[in-house]
Amino acid sequence: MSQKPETTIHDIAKALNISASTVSRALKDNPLISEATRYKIKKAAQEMGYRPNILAANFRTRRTNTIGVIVPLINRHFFSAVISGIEDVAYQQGFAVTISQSNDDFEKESKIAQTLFTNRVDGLILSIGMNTTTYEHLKLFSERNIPLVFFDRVVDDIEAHKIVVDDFEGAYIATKHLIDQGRKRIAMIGGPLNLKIYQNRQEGYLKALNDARLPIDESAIIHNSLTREEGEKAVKKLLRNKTLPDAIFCANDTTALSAVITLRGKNIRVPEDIAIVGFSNEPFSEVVTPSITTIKQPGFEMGQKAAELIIQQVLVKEAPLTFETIKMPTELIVRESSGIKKQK
Amino acid sequence: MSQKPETTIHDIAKALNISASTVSRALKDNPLISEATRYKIKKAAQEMGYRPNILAANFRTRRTNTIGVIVPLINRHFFSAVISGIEDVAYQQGFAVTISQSNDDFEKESKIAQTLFTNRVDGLILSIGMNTTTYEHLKLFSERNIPLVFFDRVVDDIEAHKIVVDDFEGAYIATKHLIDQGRKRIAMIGGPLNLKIYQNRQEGYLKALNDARLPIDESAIIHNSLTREEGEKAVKKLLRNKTLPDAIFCANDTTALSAVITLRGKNIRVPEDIAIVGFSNEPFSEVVTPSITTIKQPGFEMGQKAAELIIQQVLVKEAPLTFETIKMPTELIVRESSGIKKQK
DNA sequence: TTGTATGCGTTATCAC
DNA sequence: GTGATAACGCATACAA
Repeated sequence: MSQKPETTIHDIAKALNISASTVSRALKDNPLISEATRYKIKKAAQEMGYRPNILAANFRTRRTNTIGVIVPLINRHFFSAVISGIEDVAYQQGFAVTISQSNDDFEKESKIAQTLFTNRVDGLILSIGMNTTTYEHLKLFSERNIPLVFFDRVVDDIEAHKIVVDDFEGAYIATKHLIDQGRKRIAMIGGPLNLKIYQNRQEGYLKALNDARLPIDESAIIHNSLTREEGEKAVKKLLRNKTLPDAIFCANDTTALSAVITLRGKNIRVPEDIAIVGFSNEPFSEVVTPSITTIKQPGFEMGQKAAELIIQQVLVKEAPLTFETIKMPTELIVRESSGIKKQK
Repeated sequence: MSQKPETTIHDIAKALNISASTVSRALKDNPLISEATRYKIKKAAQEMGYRPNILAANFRTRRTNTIGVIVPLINRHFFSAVISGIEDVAYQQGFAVTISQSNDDFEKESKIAQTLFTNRVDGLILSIGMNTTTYEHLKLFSERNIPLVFFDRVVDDIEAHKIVVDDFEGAYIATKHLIDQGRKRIAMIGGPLNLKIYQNRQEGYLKALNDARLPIDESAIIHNSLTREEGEKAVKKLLRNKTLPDAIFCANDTTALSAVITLRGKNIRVPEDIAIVGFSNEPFSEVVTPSITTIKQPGFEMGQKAAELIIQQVLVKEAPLTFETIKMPTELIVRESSGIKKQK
C-alpha cells in the first residue's frame, strides 16, 4: 500500500512562492496576514489536501488540546451524563476528551493518572475512587501546573475547582421526605467516610433526624462500598437489629435497589413496611417495582461546568487566584418506594 | 509559578558523558546497548527525574499509541462492557484509549471520526450509529491505512475485522423460546434494516417462525430506532391490530422495557397475556417487574477481542491478508416476562 | 505584512 | 557498542 506523502506547510509555501511561516500564520488566522494572502493560502491548502500534522504542532506548542477524564465507572448513568456534558463543551471548543475508568481501584486510578500525564493532557477532570485516600498520583499535575477539576467525589486537601451537588441538602430532603411520610426509625446505608460526599450525605441525614427530634440509632447506620452485594448485606444486618427500621435512606441507588430486592425476597413490603429512598436517579430506579424515590443530580450540567472551568484554565495558562466549589442543586424525585406508612 | 525545566535525554547524556543516542537506545531497551551502560543510564534517568517527552516521540515516530473508540452511547451496559474489554487489553499493551459517543447522530459520528483522525489515533474501533448509511468519514482511515475494527453494528461494505454476536442465532433462540412457551402470534419490534445486526435479528425471528410453521404477519413487524418512546409507540400500534399478539420479540432491551411498562399501564398482563423477550441483557432487565427474558451478549470479551485485533494490526503495520468476522455466542437468559401462556 | 532562522526532543541512519 | 548528525513539521522571535 503506497501512502501518498502528506502535504506540509512547506509544500504550500513552495507552490505559492511564499514562506512557510506566512502559511503557518495564515492557516491559524493570524491577523497579521492580509486578507488576500490568507485566502490564497487557504485555497491552496484545500486543493493540495493539506492536513495539519497535529503531532508536530503538539510537540511544538507542548499542548495536546486534550482533556483527560477519570471516572470510577462509565457505566453509571450519573457519570455518563457528566461525560456527555464534558464532551458537549469540549468538542465545541476544539478539545478532544480521553475517558478512563478506575473501577474504584486505586491502583488503576493511579496508573491512569500517570498515563494521562505522560500523554500530556492539558487538563484533568476527575471523580476519585471509593478507596482513594492518598493523592500522590495527582501531585504530578499540580507540579506541572496542569489544571485539575474535581466533580462529585472531590478531594478537600487539593486546591482546585470543584463541582459537586449539594449532598448535604439532598440527603436532608430525602430524609425529611421519609419523616414527612410518617417514618420514625430511619436507617441509613452510607458510603465510605473518606469521601466528602458521603460525609455530607450522612450529615444531611443526621440533621434531618435532629430537626425532627428523632433519636439516632448508631446500629442503624451502616457504611460500605455501596455495591449491590454490600447493599444486600447491609439490609440483612439491619433486619437482625432488635428494632426494625421503618425506612432506609441509601446513599446511592444501587444499594436502594439491593434493599428493594432483598426486602421483596423476604416478603417485607416496600413501602408499606419499610420505605426506601436512594440517591442519583439511575434509570433502573424508575423501572424497578416498586419504583425508587431518589435524589436527582444534574450530571450533564455538572460535566459542562467542569469542562468550562478546565478549558478556561488551560487557555489562561495561569492558576486562578481563587478556586471555587460549585454546588449544583438536587431534586427529590418521589416514586413508589417511599409511600405513606401502612397504618397498623 | 516556575516550571522546573524537563530533563531530556541530552541532559542525561551530558551528565554521563555519553551521547544522546545511546541514552535513547538504552531507555528503549535496545539490545545493542551493553548491560552496564543501560543500567547506568536508567539509574541516572531515575535520579534526574527524567520523563520522556511523548509528544516528541509521537511526532518522530508518527504514532500516538492511542486507540480511538466510537460507540453510539457509553451509557448502555453492553457498550460500556465492550469499552471495559478494550481498555483491559489496550492498557496492558501500553495503548491509551480515547472514547467518544456518537449519540446515534451521523453528523456527530462523522465529526468524531475527523477529530480522531486528526489526532492521529493508531487505530479505530467502532460501532456505527443507527442512522449511518454512508461511510465517507471512514475513508480517511483506510486511505491512510489506519486499521479499523468494527463491532456489533458493523459495515458490510468495508473490509475490516468485525466482531459481532450471532444475532441470527440469538433472535432465533429467543423466538423459539417464545414458541416453546406456547406462543403463536409473535410480534416483533426491530431496528433499522440498514444495520446488518437488525437484519440478522429479523431473519432469526422469521426462521424460527418458519421452522415452527407459524404464519408471518407483516403488520406485526415494526421497525424503528428502538428508543423508549419508539418502543411505546410500537406496542400501542400492535395493540390496535385486529389480532392481538401473544408475545413480542424486541430487538433490544430498551423496547422490551417499553413494552413491559406500556402493557402494565394498560392492564395487560406480562407474561400471562403477552410475553416479552428483549436483547442485550441490560441491567435493568433483571430488576424490572416482571424481569425481562433476554439475550446476553459477551460485551467484555468482544471488547478484548477488538482491542487485540486492532493492536495486532497497528504493530504489524500492514493490512492483514484476510479479514475475519468473529461471531461470539449468545445466551438466552430466561426470566419472568416469557412465562407459560395463561390457559383460557 | 512578510521572511529568516532557529529550536522543540526524539529517533533513525550512518559511520566508526 | 557507541557517537555524530540529520530530520520529523510546525510555531515563533526577530529582522526587514
